[in-house]
Amino acid sequence: MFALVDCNSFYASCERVFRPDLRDRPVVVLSNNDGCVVAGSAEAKALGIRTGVPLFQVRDLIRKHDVAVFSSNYTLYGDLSRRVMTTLATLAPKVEVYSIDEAFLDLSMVPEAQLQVLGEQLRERVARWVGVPVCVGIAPTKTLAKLANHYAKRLGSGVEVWARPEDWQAVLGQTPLGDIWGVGRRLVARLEALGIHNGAALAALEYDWVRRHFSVVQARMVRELNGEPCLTLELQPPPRQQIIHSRSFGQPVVSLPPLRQAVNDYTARAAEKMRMEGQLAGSVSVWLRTAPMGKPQQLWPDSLSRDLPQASADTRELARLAVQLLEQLWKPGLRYGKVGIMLTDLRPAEHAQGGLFEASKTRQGEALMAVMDSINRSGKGRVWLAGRGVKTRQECVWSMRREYLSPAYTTRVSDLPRVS
DNA sequence: TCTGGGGTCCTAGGACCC
DNA sequence: TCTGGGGTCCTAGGACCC
Repeated sequence: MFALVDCNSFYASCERVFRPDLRDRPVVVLSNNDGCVVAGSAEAKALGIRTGVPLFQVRDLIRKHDVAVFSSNYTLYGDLSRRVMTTLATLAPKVEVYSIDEAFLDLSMVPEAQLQVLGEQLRERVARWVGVPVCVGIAPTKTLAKLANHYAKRLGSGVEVWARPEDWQAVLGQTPLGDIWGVGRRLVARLEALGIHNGAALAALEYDWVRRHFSVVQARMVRELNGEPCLTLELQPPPRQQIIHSRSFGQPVVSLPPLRQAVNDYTARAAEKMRMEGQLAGSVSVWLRTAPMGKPQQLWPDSLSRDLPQASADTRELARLAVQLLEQLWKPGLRYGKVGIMLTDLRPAEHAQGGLFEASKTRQGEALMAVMDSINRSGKGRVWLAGRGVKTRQECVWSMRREYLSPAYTTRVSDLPRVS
């Protein structure tokens, strides 16, 4: 048996943890750059504010109903997510962290009669220890556990246990295709065209037929809907294959120097993340997008990539290459809205192939990066490459809009909430 | 006028190998 | 006149997830 634990309106719930005055007020959280709504509390959804809608389209609703608005505060959400996951592990030690707000748990050792009680314990403990509401779906496959969770949320029961086929069979008949994990927009259209309109019809399909007409992924899903597990708990996430860092700018950027700084900054962030995971990159890509969206002023190319002579995790080498690519992409007079960098062809550092003449240089670079990382993690200050410029993020012309940012309640001493 | 930022997996087809 | 069988690697495109 698997449990899928999913936090309710996670980002909005995080904003409420240290703001009990918001308990009954609608809350929405915006994307980076305050562009669109990425999360809304139940009250906000009831007002018709959908996830993904641009902010300017719901301004009136927000004003009229006194909706509390927040910029994304990933520092806060990431920290609360970690707390949720460690809390879950106190009741079910095998946890697969599936996303920032979801985890699969292995409940194979739990007797059927105790599943319901355990589900309720999970909810209560996370609510008490972290302050975030969660729902729990329990079933013999991950796909069914996902769906059970969906119903736990929708019915308001909080916990749904599907231990036997009769528990889910009736429900599948009422389930729209798009509610099933792994069925997106395109698949809904293709299935509908074939006369398949709900979860029960999907589950009734023959494995081989699905395998032939769709792919092995959908064929497995059909088996999972019948209670036959094809997916297992992944306790150790496989090493990442690529690291992307990209941001929209708060305002369009025309000149090259600020773009160089942004590319330096993004590359440094991505490289730091890569080093934390013990990997090297073999290749770097950069792309540029003009602003505003949907009005392409730039034709081709808008992205470039190049292999490194030797795989590296040295910010200096990666940033130098990324800036070269940027300079090839940039055209005078265009207004740019976004730049992104991607590190690909990642491989474990211990498998690194040494260059014939580069050994000592590489070792020096590694030592330098290690020192930089340890200073930056010490909490006492930061060091960076001069190419990034000396302004703080907020002062840069390329920085993103974050008009409604909440404090870093749990990760910055000066932002600790006061209790009176 | 104003619209995010990450990721993964699968398949088909082409090129090439023995 | 007759013309095999078994592979790998790469890329583009399509699909999905949060």
